[in-house]
Amino acid sequence: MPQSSQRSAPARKSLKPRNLPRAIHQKGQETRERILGAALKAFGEASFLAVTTRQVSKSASVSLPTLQYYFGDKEGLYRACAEAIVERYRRHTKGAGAKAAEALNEGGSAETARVQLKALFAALGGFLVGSREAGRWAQFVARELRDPGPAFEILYAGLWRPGVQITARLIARILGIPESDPAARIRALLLISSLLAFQSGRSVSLRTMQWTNIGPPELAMVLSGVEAQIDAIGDNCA
Amino acid sequence: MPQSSQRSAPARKSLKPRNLPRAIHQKGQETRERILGAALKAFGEASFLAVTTRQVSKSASVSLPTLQYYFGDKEGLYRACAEAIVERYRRHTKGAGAKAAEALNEGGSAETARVQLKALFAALGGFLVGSREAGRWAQFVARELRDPGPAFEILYAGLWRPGVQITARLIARILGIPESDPAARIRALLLISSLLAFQSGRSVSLRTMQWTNIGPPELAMVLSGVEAQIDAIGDNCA
DNA sequence: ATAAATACCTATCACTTGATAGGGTCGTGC
DNA sequence: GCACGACCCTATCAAGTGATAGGTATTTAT
Repeated sequence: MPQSSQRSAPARKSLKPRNLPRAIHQKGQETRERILGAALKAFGEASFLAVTTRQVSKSASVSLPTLQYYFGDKEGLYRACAEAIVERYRRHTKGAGAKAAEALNEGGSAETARVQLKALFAALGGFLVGSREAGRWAQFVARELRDPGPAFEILYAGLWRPGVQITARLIARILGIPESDPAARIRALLLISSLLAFQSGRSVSLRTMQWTNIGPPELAMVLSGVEAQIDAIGDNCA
Repeated sequence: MPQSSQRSAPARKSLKPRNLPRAIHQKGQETRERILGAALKAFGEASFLAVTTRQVSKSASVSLPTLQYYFGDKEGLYRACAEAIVERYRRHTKGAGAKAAEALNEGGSAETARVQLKALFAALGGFLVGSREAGRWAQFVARELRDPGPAFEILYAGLWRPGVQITARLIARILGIPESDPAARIRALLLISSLLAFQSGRSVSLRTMQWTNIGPPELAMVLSGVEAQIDAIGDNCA
């Protein structure tokens, strides 16, 4: 195993782009997506190193070399998963994100921003507990952002940065400080990580709360706490 | 590689306790501690799977079988690291934790609890950024609690549970609700995870804030945000 | 029809991993 | 001084890993 990921890359993987097959025929597309689905499931449940290509290939009911055929190598498959997650995440948060951005650009009040922020986090939370798949994607993202690997850039640029960005802008509006103020980004990070703790630190959270699952009712309790935190921003005593 | 960790254990490792050498002579103790130190460093920087026993042995300037001699196997070494972390963490937080517990048992007011809570988090934060080692330990713990492995139970029982416990009790006192109320635990989790995000999600945080390190000045900014959250608990408009 | 590209397989390679076998050295108690 | 156990080494093993070689079938274009 050339390890090549995790820890310092030895020689940057050589220059072998190797144009991958485009999955022209319908059967090829189906196979490709079956592999991607199996990989998303596997990489959602365990780390890059812990998942073996044989597992994925078996789970997708294809032979091992088929993975290399469609994705080049294990890292390529992993990156493809990250891109798929980014794409699906975008589809799900486009609505709330656009509304928030719109309100910001129209110069809404602090209270408007607060409402948008709550809506944004409710949408995010709903997405996270909405399906078993989404929960796995969150694990994938959290794992990769904690210990940067082959997909870090994709996930950071594709969903972490824009998520922090819009959150920080809303917070800055609430606080009445310029968007460039680091304090806004700090508050944004604190807020985001507290919500995400329940999904990305799932096992500890379940155990601490003595829950068996994080579903809508549990999410409601968490969101209640998060909203209290949002209300606290700007120290409003309305 | 029998993988034996990560994912469902195949047959529970057989019943081979194999009493380890007690490191009787001084030279043996020194070697054992040199290995433990190298392992703490390695496992702090990368995951259980990513770290190889050869790396550790080389870093400790001993041969590979010496690891097995002192710790049985890789998992044993890993667990020994977890126990060492728990022990050192206890030593460092004994003070603030005891004071908080004392205040609680003496039936202090909500404001007293709030002060204690702030002191507790300041102590925790100070410990985390106090040394490079502590930062690595935090990574170790965060990684293990996210993806439970061979040391989960040790870390959960040794530092996560007591940490949440005391935090939740203080919050319950502030809110004037019984300690058994789940809301207190939820708020505790939200609070803890937001502080920890800056250490366990170090790479994203650094990048988001455009910091190059998390030292005392950065910690001060973070703690300022956390204290604002603590002030918000109980919605006081003093 | 048939050449060519696509799709996918079996068998195997090259390498790394954690762990053991088995022996050598050195200090310590008797 | 000498036996015994603590200590730690070199050499090797068995298993599992990602990846490739090289072929066969299937589909499409002409």
